[in-house]
Amino acid sequence: MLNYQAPLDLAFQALADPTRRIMVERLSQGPASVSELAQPLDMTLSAVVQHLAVLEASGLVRSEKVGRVRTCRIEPKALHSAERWISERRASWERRLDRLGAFLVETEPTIKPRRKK
Amino acid sequence: MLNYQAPLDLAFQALADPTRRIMVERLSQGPASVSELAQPLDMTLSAVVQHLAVLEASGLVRSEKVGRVRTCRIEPKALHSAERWISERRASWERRLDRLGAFLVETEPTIKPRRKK
DNA sequence: CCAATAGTTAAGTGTATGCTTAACTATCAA
DNA sequence: TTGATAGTTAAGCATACACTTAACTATTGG
Repeated sequence: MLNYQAPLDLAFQALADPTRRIMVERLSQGPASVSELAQPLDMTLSAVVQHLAVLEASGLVRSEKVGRVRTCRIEPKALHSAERWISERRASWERRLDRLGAFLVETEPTIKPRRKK
Repeated sequence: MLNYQAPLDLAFQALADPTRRIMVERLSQGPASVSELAQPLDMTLSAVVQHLAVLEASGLVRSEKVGRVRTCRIEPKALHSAERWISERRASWERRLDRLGAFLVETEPTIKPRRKK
């Protein structure tokens, strides 16, 4: 596999970890400091900072430090492109099923059809 | 972290790999055999089978073998629950921004407002 | 029957991930 | 100025991941 990580790789990878989903969940309700993010999590601050780094690298989260506190917030764009990827797959799958359905209706217009002719 | 993998972990983890996304993309256009899935991929069949196992474990794909060919198809439910998780986060984030917007409008009804009173 | 096809399984390898501890830096408040 | 707060960074460790090769098992067309 290549070393270059496409945006979607990073976004889905980031969302694959339950700790990071909790962080995103928290941030979807509004900005938070690193310690606030860490508070419900049963791990060291250090680990949380590392998760945050993954979230930032994925583009899902942005943060800025003022004084000694770093304030984090979600970056909706990355979340949106992950969502879009999925919904596009769903769309193409649904289109296919529609065509299939249409074909079946056309071929066999009634349930238990009498043999034609 | 626990050893138990929540469904969302597995789904996002599965989607995090570009090879597996290609496979899902292919399957969203319709069922395919393992070799058909492997055809555009630059790796051994063995590796593809292993990716398929990940996709099946995540619930994103289902397959059945008849004769010597295994036919794979996507399982929309898992894809849908991943999509839903994201859209729910987005919803809560948008609600918050709406409230914030309303608050700002209420507090400061005009741009560059004249000082009240 | 037998060779080609389609897939499976096990073992090994290098790299990435999710943590921990520990030592460190900056900011704020008394 | 000093101690508490908030976060950062490096090193180490165990486990998980994405492959490969190689040996193997069915199925099927001729």
